[in-house]
Amino acid sequence: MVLLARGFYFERIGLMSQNYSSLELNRLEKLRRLRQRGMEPYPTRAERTHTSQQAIQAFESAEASEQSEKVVVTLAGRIRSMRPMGKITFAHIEDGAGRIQLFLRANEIGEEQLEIFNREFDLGDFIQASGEMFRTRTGEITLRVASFRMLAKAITPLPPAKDEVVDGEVIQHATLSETELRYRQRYADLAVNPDVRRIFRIRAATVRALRNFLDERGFLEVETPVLQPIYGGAAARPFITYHNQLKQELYLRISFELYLKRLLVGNLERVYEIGRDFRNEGVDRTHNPEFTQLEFYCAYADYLQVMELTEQMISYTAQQVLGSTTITYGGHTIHLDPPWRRLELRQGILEVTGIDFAQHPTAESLAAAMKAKDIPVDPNATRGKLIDSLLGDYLEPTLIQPTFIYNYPRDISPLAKSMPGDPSMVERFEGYVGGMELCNAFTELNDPLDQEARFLEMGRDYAADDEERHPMDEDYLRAMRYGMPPNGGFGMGIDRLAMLFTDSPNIREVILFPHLRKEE
RNA sequence: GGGCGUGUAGCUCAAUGGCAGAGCAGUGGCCUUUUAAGCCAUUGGUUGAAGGUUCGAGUCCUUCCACGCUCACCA
Repeated sequence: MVLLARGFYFERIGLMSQNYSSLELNRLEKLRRLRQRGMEPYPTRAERTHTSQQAIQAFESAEASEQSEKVVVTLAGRIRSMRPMGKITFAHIEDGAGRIQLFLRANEIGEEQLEIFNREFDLGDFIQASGEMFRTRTGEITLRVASFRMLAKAITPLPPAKDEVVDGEVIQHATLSETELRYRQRYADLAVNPDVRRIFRIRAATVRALRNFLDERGFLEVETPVLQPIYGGAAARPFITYHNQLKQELYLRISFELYLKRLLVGNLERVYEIGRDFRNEGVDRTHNPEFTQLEFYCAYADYLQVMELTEQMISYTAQQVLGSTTITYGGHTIHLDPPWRRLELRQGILEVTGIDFAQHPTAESLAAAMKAKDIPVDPNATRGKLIDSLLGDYLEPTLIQPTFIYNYPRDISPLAKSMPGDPSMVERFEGYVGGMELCNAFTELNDPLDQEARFLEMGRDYAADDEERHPMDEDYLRAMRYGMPPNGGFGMGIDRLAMLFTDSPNIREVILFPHLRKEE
């Protein structure tokens, strides 16, 4: 039966090989009948005079004016429910603004038209309908359909086929919940899960608010290369690609830092970039191979001023996007208003582990102290890496309320300026919210001779095959030798901020098309 | 990469080693103010893939695939 039908369609419409389900074959048959009955299932143009919300508002104001003027509209949207009841049919369509009910009656549009609607139209189809607005017996503002047509027939049914709207809230009685399907077919996820659409509206508003904040303070938005001959600015393994004509290996950037700071050499005092970084590393709930980063650099600022700017920027953004500086994340109520708690890294680690790393000036000594407390130690780690692991394993999970951890060891911060009086430490902070690292900033190193020494240190301390080893960037040093103003720099993962603002436990929830293994 | 878990109809889920099922959607019918419409009837399956144990496997075993959680890794 199915084979016969399939063969019929290959012949009839020239379909390419495709395993249509029986539900899809049903709809293909409806599509054929529509054409036969003179209704094009994929017309070139659509008309619309009102969105669903505009139509409802227009009707409400007409009602209020007591002149009972007719409100005639043409709506367009996607069928989300159908209730045929003999000679009448109720349906809801959904557009970008919301949902609205349609009412079709045989003695107004004719029995044949009603039959076409009931028989050939399905949930998920995009349609257009015109008529006059009215209020049903139960009070719902509804379009009395005088004419309608198909705008785009849906062959594949949308996943959860049933839900209702109560007081404007969509209540789903069946939900597309399988994570893999939701990510692989994000279009279907978006089409049926309003909460998912909301996440990406919040994400877009977040980026807009960050831009506003920086633009208002005289920052210039710039774009720097994604394809770079030398990667740098972070400790991460890069993606490698190749330019055929130049016969040259190129790296997808792992940060914007070195290019943005070159711009400070060029007298651009305040710059920022919002764009994509790529890191060829593990994927987990807070890491995606490509992610969106905000970096800014501000001449004549130090890390303490950047700290103040950061807490202002995040609370401003929350206020703009969510209308509040109090958010809920993972069951925690988090207050983003400034000032944020400030905790020196040394003090923080001392509090959670009892280890004062200032008492252990060498990796060997610190490793011994950690072993004494049964903390696992990577034998090849530098002192800085050991401190960083204590931070990540013991301190980070405790930092639910916004906290700036500041003053970091020099050897894991090759681009940050040393602290006056303590050459083993640098002026650097990281912002933590919800137990998650959100941002990273420092007083930028602008001494070309010190910078060169740092690159050389990285070369010594990291094994030659360590892909996090920071490569020497001669052009960056050349730029710095022209003179780079003292400046404070800042980097933040936009995806993580979007996670906080949408209470999403997984970074994939805030990325439209997250990376998954290829199918099959 | 390791550990744990999941994978059954379009969707959400059942099924002690013993006939693969339900709700929704779909299809046919009744129904002129419904809204998870209702009522009657009905279609739909390579149980993620391959192999094995067994009289008999959705269920037990092995391998593989995908996803989730977690650990490792990861500024």
